[in-house]
Amino acid sequence: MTRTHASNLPDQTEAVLRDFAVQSEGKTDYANCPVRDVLDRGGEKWTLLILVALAEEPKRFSALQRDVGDISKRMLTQTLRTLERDGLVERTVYPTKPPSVDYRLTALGRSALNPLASLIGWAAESHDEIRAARAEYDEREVVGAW
Amino acid sequence: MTRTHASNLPDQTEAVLRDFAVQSEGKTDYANCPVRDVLDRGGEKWTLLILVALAEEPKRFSALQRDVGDISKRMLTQTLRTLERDGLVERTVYPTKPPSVDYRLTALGRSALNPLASLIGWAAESHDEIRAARAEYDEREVVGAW
DNA sequence: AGGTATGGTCTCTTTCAGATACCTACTGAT
DNA sequence: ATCAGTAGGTATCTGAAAGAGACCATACCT
Repeated sequence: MTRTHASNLPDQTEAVLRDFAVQSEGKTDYANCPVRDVLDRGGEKWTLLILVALAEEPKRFSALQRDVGDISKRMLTQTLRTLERDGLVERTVYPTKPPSVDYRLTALGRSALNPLASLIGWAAESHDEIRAARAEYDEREVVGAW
Repeated sequence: MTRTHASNLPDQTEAVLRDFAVQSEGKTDYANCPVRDVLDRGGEKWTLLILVALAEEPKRFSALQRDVGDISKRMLTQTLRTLERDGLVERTVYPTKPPSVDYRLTALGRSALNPLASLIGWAAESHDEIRAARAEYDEREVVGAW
């Protein structure tokens, strides 16, 4: 496997990408691709926001819904179930009346915060540049249509 | 803003999460949330795979389709357009007959590889643990249903 | 009696991803 | 000369999934 053409990348990044490429090589066996298996869930959109919301402290269902903002109960329940099933989040029911439930990150869930923060950091840094690129692209396309 | 309860996190991770939390605080104005603006695209699933495929070298449309595996032309076109619009990928048409087109990462696109590699690395490391958690969860649920 | 809060589930509608067929223009093999 | 194949897509259709909103049982407060 050759070095990427983007040779200003850190060696560690290179290595991860290389491994991933090798593993994907010519396979149709995507069921065993860890990356796809882990990240392919439709819930991705809310997953990130929920994990970040829980990073600060354990939260109850309704607190989560407030913090995430515009998520519906249905999607919140569904995403939390997936996260619980994947072992990233722990659900605890307290036998009060009415019962209260809280959600907290497991050790595995906490370990996900590092890569997620890395992604969030990149998005925040790049946001202006991306918006500029979009504006330019749209300009070109609109002009091109005339 | 208090420290997260997961205090074994690197300071940098803490800082990014804290900023994100502060920024999201009580807002309904999600149009200006960089993270959501950048990551909310449905294309996320294919986006990652395409960026990784292009990390190695610029590729033509059909080469990309082969490398990514089971993506349809429609989704490939669509995802590439989004990436082009966002300034992560550059599309070049060569006036051959028939015309050939290649796609390559821009500097901005290359800068995304670091956080993506971090995410891929985490997914690869955690895959076994996640699968184990799923198996256990499913076991419990099936038993619980009886 | 009416309103609040808890943590959801159920149903309905709209949106979107994915599969398939098709297109123009060219090249090479039969 | 013609049939197949390549290249880079677009147009159309359908099944799955996301989102909106009503509903539920229970208990507290007024």
